[in-house]
Amino acid sequence: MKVASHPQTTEGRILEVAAELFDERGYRGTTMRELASGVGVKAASLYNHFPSKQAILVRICLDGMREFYDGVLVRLQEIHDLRERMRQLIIWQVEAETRSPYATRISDEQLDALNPQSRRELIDLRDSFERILDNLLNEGKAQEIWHVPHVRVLCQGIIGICKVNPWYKTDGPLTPLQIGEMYAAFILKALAVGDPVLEQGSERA
Amino acid sequence: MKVASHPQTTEGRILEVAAELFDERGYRGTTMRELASGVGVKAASLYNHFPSKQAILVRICLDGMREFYDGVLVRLQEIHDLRERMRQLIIWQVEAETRSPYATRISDEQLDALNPQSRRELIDLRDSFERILDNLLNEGKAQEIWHVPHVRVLCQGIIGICKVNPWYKTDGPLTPLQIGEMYAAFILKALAVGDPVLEQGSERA
DNA sequence: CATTCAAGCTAACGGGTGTTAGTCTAGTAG
DNA sequence: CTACTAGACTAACACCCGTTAGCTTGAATG
Repeated sequence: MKVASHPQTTEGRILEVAAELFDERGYRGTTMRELASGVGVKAASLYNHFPSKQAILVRICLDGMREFYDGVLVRLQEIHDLRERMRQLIIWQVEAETRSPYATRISDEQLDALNPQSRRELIDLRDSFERILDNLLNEGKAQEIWHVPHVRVLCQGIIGICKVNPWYKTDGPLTPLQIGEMYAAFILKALAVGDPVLEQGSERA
Repeated sequence: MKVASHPQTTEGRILEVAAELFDERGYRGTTMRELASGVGVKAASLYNHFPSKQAILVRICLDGMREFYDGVLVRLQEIHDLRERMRQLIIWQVEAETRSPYATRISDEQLDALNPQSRRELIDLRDSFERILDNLLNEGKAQEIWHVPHVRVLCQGIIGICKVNPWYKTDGPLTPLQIGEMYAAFILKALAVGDPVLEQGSERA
């Protein structure tokens, strides 16, 4: 649940607690007094560290999203096999969801609580990530190793699978890595150009 | 976006507008004055139709969820082929998402805004639906027509794909039915017990 | 025509919200 | 030892929220 891993400073604790509360009760459902109480401080003291409630949201969302996106780039560099790239992409998404859900799952509710500039930056980052996935699907389609009826819709479907935060529990039977591997295998099998007999499809080229 | 399709009465319009606003801005992010304005009425007049803001949320969530769940039962009765049952289940989910997103997608934020009784009923309905999907997966596993490494996690993944509301646009290139069919084909292919060579899996029985 | 009542309205209340002003204190630099 | 400052605190402000009380109106009923 941590975001920037500065749990020793007060600023770090604020970000940590805020990320958790925003995730549980929503941005508007969390009051500065609750947040302060969670940090072990009075509400007014929060303003020694952040100029506004919205600024806290911005920090959490943007830091989380940047960390997520940079991590993708690092993770994918030097991997050239398309299947392995897809596998890593999926695992990374699931792991990010269980670490800092604010990264990949920006609800509309949070989006319109942001100022226009931050919102734009956030959307751009998200789009950049989706473009990576789109490109991957397009390449696999071009090389005819994957069956991709509609890139955009499939991209959204894959992202949808990876949003495990609403139901994931830390004490569950599977680790995030195991879940990610399972989904990766599932998706890769669905994508694979296989026995045409199996494709009793409802798509027409 | 409509919920109970009584758009002629004021009560119906309130439900209609509220469902849309709650979906866009969240329950707490929507004020009674905004809602009233959307209906074309003053805030106090809403209380001629509902005793409280929460009562409106309850109506929308429970009605939507009951309609969704009853629809599943109707849709699946008399279909006995497992693959076709799964297909219908997925299509129905996608269509429900584009019709009244409050049915299948109850966020935690909305859940803890409900009174305990309604929350319980809502969770029970959701669990009942998930049990249908679980059972379906279990049957397919038992009959050895599907490869199901972990029922619960796979169930959540399938549900995740179907949550199309955050990105679905009415003027998009595909209809909800087309999207549902695509996802159904995708999932059925991933589930199918196929060529073992393709299953370069990371699961160990 | 008189009565009733559903359903709109205005005005306001009590409480909670994000935020600010100003104060106090403990640790640090010179 | 003194001066300074970061960072906590108390008190309060201005505003917005859900909700209520009480009034008005216009259509339906007898």
